[in-house]
Amino acid sequence: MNNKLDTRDRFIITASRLFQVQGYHATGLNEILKESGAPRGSFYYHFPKGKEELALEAIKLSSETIQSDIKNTLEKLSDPIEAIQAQIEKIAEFITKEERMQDLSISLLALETYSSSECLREACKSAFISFVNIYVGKLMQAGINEEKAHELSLVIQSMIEGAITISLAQKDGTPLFAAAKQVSVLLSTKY
Amino acid sequence: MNNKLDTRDRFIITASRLFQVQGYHATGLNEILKESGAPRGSFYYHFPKGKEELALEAIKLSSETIQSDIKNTLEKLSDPIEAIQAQIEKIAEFITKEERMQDLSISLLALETYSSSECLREACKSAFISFVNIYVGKLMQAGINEEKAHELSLVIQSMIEGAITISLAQKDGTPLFAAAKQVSVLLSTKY
DNA sequence: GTCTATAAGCAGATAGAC
DNA sequence: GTCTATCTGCTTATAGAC
Repeated sequence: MNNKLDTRDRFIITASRLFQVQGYHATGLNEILKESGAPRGSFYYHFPKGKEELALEAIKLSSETIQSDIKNTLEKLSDPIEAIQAQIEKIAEFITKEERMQDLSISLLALETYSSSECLREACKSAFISFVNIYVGKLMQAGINEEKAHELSLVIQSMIEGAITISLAQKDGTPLFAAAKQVSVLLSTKY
Repeated sequence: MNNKLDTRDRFIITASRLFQVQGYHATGLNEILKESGAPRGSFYYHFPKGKEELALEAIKLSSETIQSDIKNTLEKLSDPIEAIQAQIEKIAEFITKEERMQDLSISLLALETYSSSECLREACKSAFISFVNIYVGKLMQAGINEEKAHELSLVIQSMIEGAITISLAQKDGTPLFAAAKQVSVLLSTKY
Protein backbone atom coordinates (compact mmCIF):
# COMPACT_ATOMS: atom_id res chain seq x y z
CA MET A 1 0.00 0.00 0.00
CA ASN A 2 2.87 2.37 0.63
CA ASN A 3 4.92 2.34 -2.53
CA LYS A 4 7.99 3.71 -0.81
CA LEU A 5 10.30 0.78 -0.21
CA ASP A 6 11.87 0.87 3.18
CA THR A 7 15.53 0.13 3.85
CA ARG A 8 14.91 -3.41 4.98
CA ASP A 9 13.04 -4.31 1.80
CA ARG A 10 15.76 -2.80 -0.35
CA PHE A 11 18.32 -5.05 1.35
CA ILE A 12 16.19 -8.11 0.69
CA ILE A 13 15.49 -7.24 -2.94
CA THR A 14 19.16 -6.57 -3.67
CA ALA A 15 20.29 -9.70 -1.87
CA SER A 16 17.69 -11.84 -3.62
CA ARG A 17 19.08 -10.81 -6.99
CA LEU A 18 22.77 -11.08 -6.13
CA PHE A 19 22.49 -14.40 -4.28
CA GLN A 20 20.55 -15.96 -7.16
CA VAL A 21 22.96 -14.94 -9.89
CA GLN A 22 26.36 -14.93 -8.15
CA GLY A 23 25.67 -17.17 -5.20
CA TYR A 24 25.67 -16.75 -1.44
CA HIS A 25 29.39 -17.08 -0.81
CA ALA A 26 30.42 -15.04 -3.85
CA THR A 27 28.33 -12.08 -2.73
CA GLY A 28 29.94 -9.94 -0.05
CA LEU A 29 28.14 -7.69 2.37
CA ASN A 30 29.92 -4.68 0.91
CA GLU A 31 28.41 -5.37 -2.49
CA ILE A 32 24.91 -5.67 -1.04
CA LEU A 33 25.43 -2.48 0.98
CA LYS A 34 26.71 -0.58 -2.04
CA GLU A 35 23.89 -1.68 -4.35
CA SER A 36 21.14 -1.09 -1.81
CA GLY A 37 22.63 2.32 -1.04
CA ALA A 38 22.37 1.84 2.70
CA PRO A 39 25.15 1.94 5.26
CA ARG A 40 26.62 -0.86 7.28
CA GLY A 41 25.08 -0.03 10.63
CA SER A 42 21.62 0.07 9.14
CA PHE A 43 22.05 -3.46 7.91
CA TYR A 44 22.83 -4.92 11.33
CA TYR A 45 19.93 -3.01 12.83
CA HIS A 46 17.48 -4.78 10.49
CA PHE A 47 19.30 -8.13 10.45
CA PRO A 48 20.96 -8.62 13.85
CA LYS A 49 21.98 -12.16 12.98
CA GLY A 50 23.77 -10.94 9.87
CA LYS A 51 24.16 -12.38 6.41
CA GLU A 52 22.40 -15.68 7.02
CA GLU A 53 19.29 -13.92 8.33
CA LEU A 54 19.22 -11.74 5.22
CA ALA A 55 19.67 -14.79 3.01
CA LEU A 56 16.67 -16.45 4.62
CA GLU A 57 14.47 -13.47 3.72
CA ALA A 58 16.03 -13.29 0.26
CA ILE A 59 15.23 -16.94 -0.42
CA LYS A 60 11.63 -16.40 0.73
CA LEU A 61 11.30 -13.43 -1.62
CA SER A 62 12.84 -15.33 -4.52
CA SER A 63 10.49 -18.21 -3.86
CA GLU A 64 7.41 -15.95 -3.87
CA THR A 65 8.49 -14.14 -7.03
CA ILE A 66 9.12 -17.38 -8.89
CA GLN A 67 5.80 -18.81 -7.64
CA SER A 68 3.92 -15.78 -8.99
CA ASP A 69 5.70 -16.11 -12.28
CA ILE A 70 4.81 -19.79 -12.68
CA LYS A 71 1.17 -19.18 -11.67
CA ASN A 72 0.84 -16.30 -14.13
CA THR A 73 2.06 -18.34 -17.06
CA LEU A 74 0.07 -21.48 -16.20
CA GLU A 75 -3.15 -19.47 -15.94
CA LYS A 76 -2.89 -18.26 -19.50
CA LEU A 77 -3.39 -21.67 -21.12
CA SER A 78 -5.96 -24.19 -19.96
CA ASP A 79 -4.21 -27.25 -21.38
CA PRO A 80 -1.58 -28.31 -18.82
CA ILE A 81 0.86 -29.56 -21.47
CA GLU A 82 0.77 -26.29 -23.40
CA ALA A 83 0.87 -24.23 -20.22
CA ILE A 84 3.93 -25.97 -18.78
CA GLN A 85 5.68 -25.90 -22.14
CA ALA A 86 5.05 -22.14 -22.34
CA GLN A 87 6.64 -21.66 -18.93
CA ILE A 88 9.74 -23.67 -19.87
CA GLU A 89 10.10 -21.96 -23.24
CA LYS A 90 9.86 -18.56 -21.59
CA ILE A 91 12.84 -19.41 -19.36
CA ALA A 92 14.72 -20.78 -22.38
CA GLU A 93 14.28 -17.47 -24.18
CA PHE A 94 15.43 -15.41 -21.20
CA ILE A 95 18.63 -17.44 -21.02
CA THR A 96 19.25 -17.45 -24.76
CA LYS A 97 18.80 -13.69 -25.01
CA GLU A 98 20.62 -13.17 -21.66
CA GLU A 99 17.68 -10.88 -20.96
CA ARG A 100 16.90 -11.77 -17.37
CA MET A 101 18.95 -14.15 -15.26
CA GLN A 102 17.16 -13.66 -11.97
CA ASP A 103 14.01 -15.27 -10.61
CA LEU A 104 14.58 -18.33 -12.74
CA SER A 105 15.90 -20.81 -10.20
CA ILE A 106 17.09 -21.24 -6.64
CA SER A 107 19.27 -24.24 -7.46
CA LEU A 108 22.50 -22.36 -6.82
CA LEU A 109 21.39 -21.32 -3.34
CA ALA A 110 20.08 -24.80 -2.60
CA LEU A 111 23.37 -26.45 -3.59
CA GLU A 112 25.49 -23.87 -1.76
CA THR A 113 23.62 -24.20 1.51
CA TYR A 114 22.45 -27.82 1.83
CA SER A 115 25.60 -28.87 3.63
CA SER A 116 26.39 -25.70 5.55
CA SER A 117 23.18 -24.04 6.75
CA GLU A 118 20.23 -26.04 7.95
CA CYS A 119 17.88 -23.05 8.02
CA LEU A 120 18.72 -21.98 4.46
CA ARG A 121 18.45 -25.58 3.24
CA GLU A 122 14.97 -25.76 4.77
CA ALA A 123 13.98 -22.51 3.05
CA CYS A 124 15.10 -23.88 -0.31
CA LYS A 125 13.30 -27.14 0.35
CA SER A 126 10.08 -25.22 1.06
CA ALA A 127 10.54 -23.22 -2.14
CA PHE A 128 10.89 -26.38 -4.24
CA ILE A 129 7.77 -27.85 -2.60
CA SER A 130 5.82 -24.68 -3.42
CA PHE A 131 6.91 -24.76 -7.06
CA VAL A 132 5.95 -28.42 -7.39
CA ASN A 133 2.56 -27.81 -5.79
CA ILE A 134 1.65 -25.26 -8.45
CA TYR A 135 2.19 -27.89 -11.12
CA VAL A 136 0.24 -30.41 -9.02
CA GLY A 137 -2.76 -28.04 -8.97
CA LYS A 138 -2.63 -27.59 -12.72
CA LEU A 139 -2.46 -31.33 -13.40
CA MET A 140 -5.27 -32.13 -10.96
CA GLN A 141 -7.49 -29.55 -12.66
CA ALA A 142 -6.95 -31.56 -15.82
CA GLY A 143 -8.26 -34.67 -14.09
CA ILE A 144 -5.07 -36.39 -13.03
CA ASN A 145 -5.26 -38.01 -9.60
CA GLU A 146 -3.26 -36.49 -6.79
CA GLU A 147 -0.60 -39.16 -6.43
CA LYS A 148 0.17 -39.25 -10.14
CA ALA A 149 0.04 -35.45 -10.36
CA HIS A 150 2.56 -35.15 -7.55
CA GLU A 151 4.95 -37.63 -9.06
CA LEU A 152 4.83 -36.02 -12.50
CA SER A 153 5.18 -32.51 -11.09
CA LEU A 154 8.26 -33.49 -9.13
CA VAL A 155 9.85 -34.87 -12.29
CA ILE A 156 8.87 -31.78 -14.30
CA GLN A 157 10.38 -29.49 -11.67
CA SER A 158 13.56 -31.59 -11.60
CA MET A 159 13.77 -31.43 -15.38
CA ILE A 160 13.34 -27.65 -15.35
CA GLU A 161 15.95 -27.02 -12.64
CA GLY A 162 18.48 -29.30 -14.33
CA ALA A 163 17.81 -27.85 -17.77
CA ILE A 164 18.31 -24.32 -16.41
CA THR A 165 21.66 -25.34 -14.94
CA ILE A 166 22.89 -26.93 -18.16
CA SER A 167 21.49 -24.09 -20.28
CA LEU A 168 23.35 -21.50 -18.20
CA ALA A 169 26.60 -23.46 -18.45
CA GLN A 170 26.15 -23.72 -22.22
CA LYS A 171 24.82 -20.17 -22.66
CA ASP A 172 22.10 -21.67 -24.80
CA GLY A 173 18.48 -22.61 -24.11
CA THR A 174 18.54 -25.89 -26.06
CA PRO A 175 18.32 -28.12 -22.96
CA LEU A 176 15.21 -26.22 -21.88
CA PHE A 177 13.57 -26.44 -25.31
CA ALA A 178 14.27 -30.19 -25.32
CA ALA A 179 12.70 -30.49 -21.88
CA ALA A 180 9.61 -28.57 -23.00
CA LYS A 181 9.17 -30.96 -25.90
CA GLN A 182 9.23 -34.03 -23.61
CA VAL A 183 6.56 -32.64 -21.30
CA SER A 184 3.94 -33.88 -23.74
CA VAL A 185 5.41 -37.38 -23.60
CA LEU A 186 5.42 -37.42 -19.80
CA LEU A 187 1.84 -36.15 -19.53
CA SER A 188 0.38 -38.19 -22.39
CA THR A 189 0.42 -41.36 -20.30
CA LYS A 190 -2.61 -40.38 -18.29
CA TYR A 191 -5.24 -39.40 -20.79
CA MET B 1 51.52 -46.81 -13.38
CA ASN B 2 53.27 -45.25 -10.39
CA ASN B 3 50.81 -45.55 -7.52
CA LYS B 4 52.48 -42.85 -5.49
CA LEU B 5 50.37 -39.75 -5.86
CA ASP B 6 52.42 -36.66 -6.33
CA THR B 7 51.73 -33.35 -4.63
CA ARG B 8 50.00 -31.83 -7.63
CA ASP B 9 47.56 -34.74 -7.90
CA ARG B 10 46.76 -34.57 -4.20
CA PHE B 11 45.82 -30.90 -4.60
CA ILE B 12 43.51 -31.72 -7.50
CA ILE B 13 41.86 -34.68 -5.76
CA THR B 14 41.22 -32.68 -2.58
CA ALA B 15 39.94 -29.66 -4.50
CA SER B 16 37.66 -31.80 -6.64
CA ARG B 17 35.93 -33.15 -3.54
CA LEU B 18 35.68 -29.86 -1.64
CA PHE B 19 34.54 -27.79 -4.62
CA GLN B 20 31.82 -30.31 -5.46
CA VAL B 21 30.35 -30.52 -1.99
CA GLN B 22 30.92 -27.03 -0.55
CA GLY B 23 31.35 -25.00 -3.70
CA TYR B 24 34.16 -22.97 -5.23
CA HIS B 25 33.71 -19.77 -3.22
CA ALA B 26 33.01 -21.52 0.08
CA THR B 27 36.28 -23.46 -0.12
CA GLY B 28 39.33 -21.50 0.94
CA LEU B 29 42.87 -22.24 -0.09
CA ASN B 30 43.79 -22.87 3.54
CA GLU B 31 41.29 -25.70 3.72
CA ILE B 32 42.64 -27.29 0.53
CA LEU B 33 46.20 -26.88 1.80
CA LYS B 34 45.38 -28.42 5.16
CA GLU B 35 43.52 -31.41 3.73
CA SER B 36 46.10 -32.16 1.05
CA GLY B 37 48.85 -31.88 3.65
CA ALA B 38 51.01 -29.70 1.45
CA PRO B 39 52.33 -26.23 2.16
CA ARG B 40 51.37 -22.94 0.58
CA GLY B 41 54.46 -22.39 -1.52
CA SER B 42 54.13 -25.81 -3.08
CA PHE B 43 50.67 -24.94 -4.28
CA TYR B 44 51.73 -21.82 -6.20
CA TYR B 45 54.62 -23.75 -7.72
CA HIS B 46 52.20 -26.26 -9.28
CA PHE B 47 49.42 -23.74 -10.00
CA PRO B 48 51.04 -20.37 -10.77
CA LYS B 49 47.69 -18.87 -11.75
CA GLY B 50 46.21 -19.81 -8.39
CA LYS B 51 42.81 -21.06 -7.36
CA GLU B 52 41.11 -20.80 -10.74
CA GLU B 53 43.80 -22.92 -12.39
CA LEU B 54 43.34 -25.57 -9.70
CA ALA B 55 39.57 -25.43 -10.16
CA LEU B 56 39.94 -26.09 -13.87
CA GLU B 57 41.89 -29.27 -13.17
CA ALA B 58 39.47 -30.23 -10.40
CA ILE B 59 36.50 -29.90 -12.75
CA LYS B 60 38.27 -32.04 -15.36
CA LEU B 61 38.94 -34.72 -12.74
CA SER B 62 35.35 -34.61 -11.46
CA SER B 63 34.11 -34.91 -15.02
CA GLU B 64 36.26 -37.96 -15.72
CA THR B 65 35.32 -39.66 -12.46
CA ILE B 66 31.61 -39.16 -13.07
CA GLN B 67 31.96 -40.32 -16.68
CA SER B 68 33.62 -43.57 -15.53
CA ASP B 69 30.88 -44.07 -12.98
CA ILE B 70 28.08 -43.64 -15.52
CA LYS B 71 29.83 -45.91 -18.06
CA ASN B 72 30.37 -48.61 -15.44
CA THR B 73 26.72 -48.72 -14.44
CA LEU B 74 25.34 -48.54 -17.98
CA GLU B 75 27.55 -51.46 -19.06
CA LYS B 76 26.03 -53.79 -16.51
CA LEU B 77 22.56 -53.87 -18.06
CA SER B 78 21.93 -54.17 -21.78
CA ASP B 79 18.44 -52.64 -21.73
CA PRO B 80 18.90 -48.85 -21.81
CA ILE B 81 15.82 -48.18 -19.65
CA GLU B 82 16.95 -50.54 -16.90
CA ALA B 83 20.55 -49.33 -17.15
CA ILE B 84 19.70 -45.64 -16.82
CA GLN B 85 17.23 -46.36 -14.02
CA ALA B 86 19.94 -48.27 -12.17
CA GLN B 87 22.29 -45.29 -12.44
CA ILE B 88 19.67 -42.86 -11.12
CA GLU B 89 18.62 -45.17 -8.30
CA LYS B 90 22.24 -45.60 -7.26
CA ILE B 91 22.57 -41.83 -6.83
CA ALA B 92 19.26 -41.73 -4.96
CA GLU B 93 20.56 -44.28 -2.47
CA PHE B 94 23.82 -42.44 -1.93
CA ILE B 95 21.91 -39.27 -1.06
CA THR B 96 19.32 -41.01 1.10
CA LYS B 97 21.99 -42.81 3.11
CA GLU B 98 24.27 -39.72 3.03
CA GLU B 99 26.91 -42.27 2.08
CA ARG B 100 28.78 -40.43 -0.65
CA MET B 101 28.07 -36.87 -1.66
CA GLN B 102 30.92 -36.44 -4.11
CA ASP B 103 31.18 -37.34 -7.77
CA LEU B 104 27.44 -37.08 -8.18
CA SER B 105 27.07 -33.75 -9.93
CA ILE B 106 28.92 -30.66 -11.08
CA SER B 107 25.81 -28.46 -11.00
CA LEU B 108 27.06 -26.41 -8.07
CA LEU B 109 30.30 -25.54 -9.83
CA ALA B 110 28.47 -24.83 -13.07
CA LEU B 111 26.06 -22.42 -11.38
CA GLU B 112 28.79 -20.73 -9.34
CA THR B 113 31.03 -20.07 -12.32
CA TYR B 114 28.81 -19.46 -15.35
CA SER B 115 28.69 -15.72 -14.71
CA SER B 116 32.15 -15.15 -13.26
CA SER B 117 34.70 -17.39 -14.98
CA GLU B 118 34.53 -18.12 -18.66
CA CYS B 119 37.14 -20.86 -18.50
CA LEU B 120 35.45 -22.72 -15.65
CA ARG B 121 32.06 -22.34 -17.34
CA GLU B 122 33.53 -23.92 -20.49
CA ALA B 123 34.94 -26.80 -18.45
CA CYS B 124 31.51 -27.46 -16.91
CA LYS B 125 29.88 -27.20 -20.32
CA SER B 126 32.30 -29.84 -21.66
CA ALA B 127 31.58 -32.07 -18.69
CA PHE B 128 27.81 -31.92 -19.30
CA ILE B 129 28.35 -32.71 -23.00
CA SER B 130 30.47 -35.75 -22.07
CA PHE B 131 27.82 -37.06 -19.67
CA VAL B 132 25.09 -36.64 -22.29
CA ASN B 133 27.18 -38.41 -24.92
CA ILE B 134 27.44 -41.52 -22.78
CA TYR B 135 23.65 -41.77 -22.70
CA VAL B 136 23.55 -41.05 -26.45
CA GLY B 137 25.82 -44.02 -27.08
CA LYS B 138 23.66 -46.31 -24.97
CA LEU B 139 20.44 -45.25 -26.73
CA MET B 140 21.97 -45.59 -30.19
CA GLN B 141 23.11 -49.13 -29.36
CA ALA B 142 19.45 -49.86 -28.69
CA GLY B 143 18.54 -48.71 -32.18
CA ILE B 144 17.45 -45.14 -31.56
CA ASN B 145 18.57 -42.72 -34.25
CA GLU B 146 21.22 -40.14 -33.38
CA GLU B 147 19.03 -37.05 -33.32
CA LYS B 148 16.37 -38.61 -31.12
CA ALA B 149 19.01 -40.19 -28.89
CA HIS B 150 20.67 -36.83 -28.38
CA GLU B 151 17.43 -35.06 -27.52
CA LEU B 152 16.36 -37.75 -25.04
CA SER B 153 19.80 -37.91 -23.43
CA LEU B 154 19.84 -34.17 -22.88
CA VAL B 155 16.47 -34.36 -21.14
CA ILE B 156 17.57 -37.34 -19.05
CA GLN B 157 20.72 -35.54 -17.96
CA SER B 158 18.68 -32.42 -17.09
CA MET B 159 16.27 -34.51 -15.09
CA ILE B 160 19.12 -36.18 -13.18
CA GLU B 161 20.93 -32.91 -12.37
CA GLY B 162 17.71 -31.24 -11.22
CA ALA B 163 16.60 -34.25 -9.21
CA ILE B 164 19.99 -34.36 -7.46
CA THR B 165 19.65 -30.68 -6.52
CA ILE B 166 16.15 -31.10 -5.12
CA SER B 167 17.05 -34.37 -3.40
CA LEU B 168 20.00 -32.74 -1.64
CA ALA B 169 17.83 -29.81 -0.50
CA GLN B 170 15.23 -32.24 0.83
CA LYS B 171 17.77 -34.73 2.22
CA ASP B 172 15.73 -37.44 0.55
CA GLY B 173 16.13 -39.35 -2.72
CA THR B 174 12.42 -39.27 -3.66
CA PRO B 175 12.88 -36.82 -6.56
CA LEU B 176 15.53 -39.12 -8.04
CA PHE B 177 13.38 -42.25 -7.64
CA ALA B 178 10.51 -40.41 -9.34
CA ALA B 179 12.85 -39.43 -12.19
CA ALA B 180 14.03 -43.04 -12.58
CA LYS B 181 10.44 -44.18 -12.90
CA GLN B 182 9.70 -41.72 -15.72
CA VAL B 183 12.72 -42.82 -17.76
CA SER B 184 10.64 -45.71 -19.08
CA VAL B 185 7.93 -43.30 -20.20
CA LEU B 186 10.42 -41.08 -22.02
CA LEU B 187 12.14 -43.99 -23.75
CA SER B 188 9.01 -46.02 -24.55
CA THR B 189 8.04 -43.64 -27.36
CA LYS B 190 10.60 -45.05 -29.73
CA TYR B 191 10.09 -48.77 -29.70
C1' DG C 1 60.70 -28.70 -5.88
C1' DT C 2 59.50 -27.63 -1.00
C1' DC C 3 58.65 -24.77 2.64
C1' DT C 4 57.82 -20.37 5.90
C1' DA C 5 56.71 -15.83 6.63
C1' DT C 6 54.18 -12.25 5.36
C1' DA C 7 51.90 -8.92 2.49
C1' DA C 8 47.58 -6.57 0.98
C1' DG C 9 42.93 -6.67 0.91
C1' DC C 10 38.36 -8.10 1.93
C1' DA C 11 35.14 -10.82 4.78
C1' DG C 12 31.53 -10.53 8.47
C1' DA C 13 30.57 -8.29 12.61
C1' DT C 14 30.51 -4.59 16.43
C1' DA C 15 30.62 -0.07 19.12
C1' DG C 16 28.96 3.95 19.78
C1' DA C 17 27.88 8.82 18.08
C1' DC C 18 23.99 11.11 16.27
C1' DG D 1 16.54 4.27 12.99
C1' DT D 2 20.80 5.84 10.65
C1' DC D 3 25.47 6.32 10.05
C1' DT D 4 30.92 5.98 10.59
C1' DA D 5 34.92 4.03 12.23
C1' DT D 6 36.96 0.08 13.44
C1' DC D 7 38.06 -4.80 15.03
C1' DT D 8 39.28 -9.49 14.10
C1' DG D 9 40.08 -13.00 11.23
C1' DC D 10 40.39 -15.00 6.89
C1' DT D 11 41.22 -14.60 1.86
C1' DT D 12 44.38 -15.00 -2.24
C1' DA D 13 48.83 -14.24 -3.47
C1' DT D 14 53.99 -13.26 -3.17
C1' DA D 15 58.99 -13.22 -1.68
C1' DG D 16 62.64 -15.56 -0.73
C1' DA D 17 65.23 -19.16 2.14
C1' DC D 18 66.41 -23.91 1.73
